[in-house]
Parts: sequence; structure tokens; C-alpha cells
Amino acid sequence: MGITKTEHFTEDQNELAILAKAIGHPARIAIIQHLIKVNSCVCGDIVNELPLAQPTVSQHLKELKNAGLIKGSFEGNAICYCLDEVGFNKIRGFLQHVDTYLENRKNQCC
Amino acid sequence: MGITKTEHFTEDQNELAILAKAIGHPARIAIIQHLIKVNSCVCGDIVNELPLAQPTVSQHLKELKNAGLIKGSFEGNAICYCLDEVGFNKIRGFLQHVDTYLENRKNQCC
DNA sequence: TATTTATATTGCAATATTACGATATACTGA
DNA sequence: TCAGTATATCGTAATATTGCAATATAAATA
Repeated sequence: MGITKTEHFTEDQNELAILAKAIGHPARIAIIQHLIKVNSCVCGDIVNELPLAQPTVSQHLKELKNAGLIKGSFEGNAICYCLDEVGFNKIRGFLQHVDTYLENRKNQCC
Repeated sequence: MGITKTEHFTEDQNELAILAKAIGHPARIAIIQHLIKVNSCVCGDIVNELPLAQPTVSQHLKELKNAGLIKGSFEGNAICYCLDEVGFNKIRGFLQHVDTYLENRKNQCC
């Protein structure tokens, strides 16, 4: 049905899913990587960095912002975007949990 | 268009996106968490753990498997699923990159 | 004020995802 | 062999996502 049964899962599970889904697009990976590469907030040139039209990029930025993975502030005419720790901290918690388990797991049969 | 312009992005970006997208659903988060919780491979009871019908769960397991996040092996009648390091290692690399950046970043203006 | 520049929003078409009933497959044990 | 159990696949409906042209908004500057 294309509709996720959100209400059947915990708040934690839904939040993690939203974060991972936001990362789950190559354009949004590219945006994150670019923000790291230039080591600063980026005002305006993200559109030029991506092989997508301006409205599409704007939409991807909006999704990253909604998920808490980037934040933006007005810088006169333009808008400055940079990574937001808030979202990444939540994902880090989950993945550290997984990684710790993988390092120590017993009873592996596969 | 609902179609991702995969060819315009790097192989690395596409692969990371596929992994993150696979994690990006609460049912699949729940599957991963359950595999960690029981600390062993799980033969059969995953369907009972989730509030979804058997074909739906089967589909989610398939997606996790395709992404390299779980692996399964036949155990007689049933199938054993457990976490697969391969996929998680790739995501870890990306997120460590992000986390290292966040800890050390300069020039923050937002 | 009018123009330019930067970004967001709207509307829509194409495609993808989610969910599940029905059914198929495949192994086990009687 | 046959029934029972476990899982996968098919088909399909509902909804979500992706992408972009057109357009709107808003600040900067001439």
C-alpha cells in the first residue's frame, strides 16, 4: 500500500527509520559529503555541485533539514547550510549499538 | 519522477544510499533490533515478532539481505537470519567520516 | 522602485515502496 | 506418499518518492 504502519512501531524505531531514509538517496549523500569536503557552511553553491535541477535540490535539502541532519541559516540573500549534530547523534547511537553487538556476538550460526 | 538518477552519482554514493534506505523503515529497524536482542540467529520467529503479515515480513527480510545487512542460511525446514557485517561496515565507514568531521569542524556559521 | 539573484513552493507525471491475500515451493515427519 | 510447517513469490491496490517546469517569495543592489 505504500503506507508504512507507523503506529505499530515504537517512536524510537520510527525516528531512526526517518533518519536513515533521509540519508538513503545518493543526492542527499552527495550533499552531506560536500558539506564535509568544503569544511564550512555552504551558501548557494550546492545546486551547482549536483546534477539535478534547482527545485529538486531544494526538496532534498528540505528533507535533510526535516530529519535533523542539516540546518540552515539566512545569510543575507542566500542560505547557509551545514551539518546538524542532532540527527547524526541519534543514528550514531543506533549504529554503535549494532557495531558493539557485531564485535562481541556469540551463537553465530550463519 | 520517482526514479533516482543513479547514473549521475558515484558508485560509493549509490551504495551508501541503498544501505541507508534499507535501514530506513521501522519494520526493518525492528528486525535488526530483534536480531541483536536475542543474540543469535533467528529461525522463524521473526514473523511473530512483527505486526505485519508474513509476506510483508518476507519482503523486508529480502531487502535487508539484498543490501547486505543480514544473511540467511537454511536450517532444515526453517531459515536462520543474522546480521551481516559486510553492510554495516560500509555504513560505519561513512558515519565515522561524518562524526570525525563534526567533532573537529571549524568555520561553523549556522 | 525595478532588476537581479537565491531559494522555496506548486503541480504534475513517472516510478518506487508498502502491504497483503492467494498461491507456490520446499523441507519434515507420520 | 501425504499432511503440516516455514518461507518465498505473484499480483495488485494504495500511497510515497523523485524530478522538473513554472512560478512565487524575498533579499540585495542599481
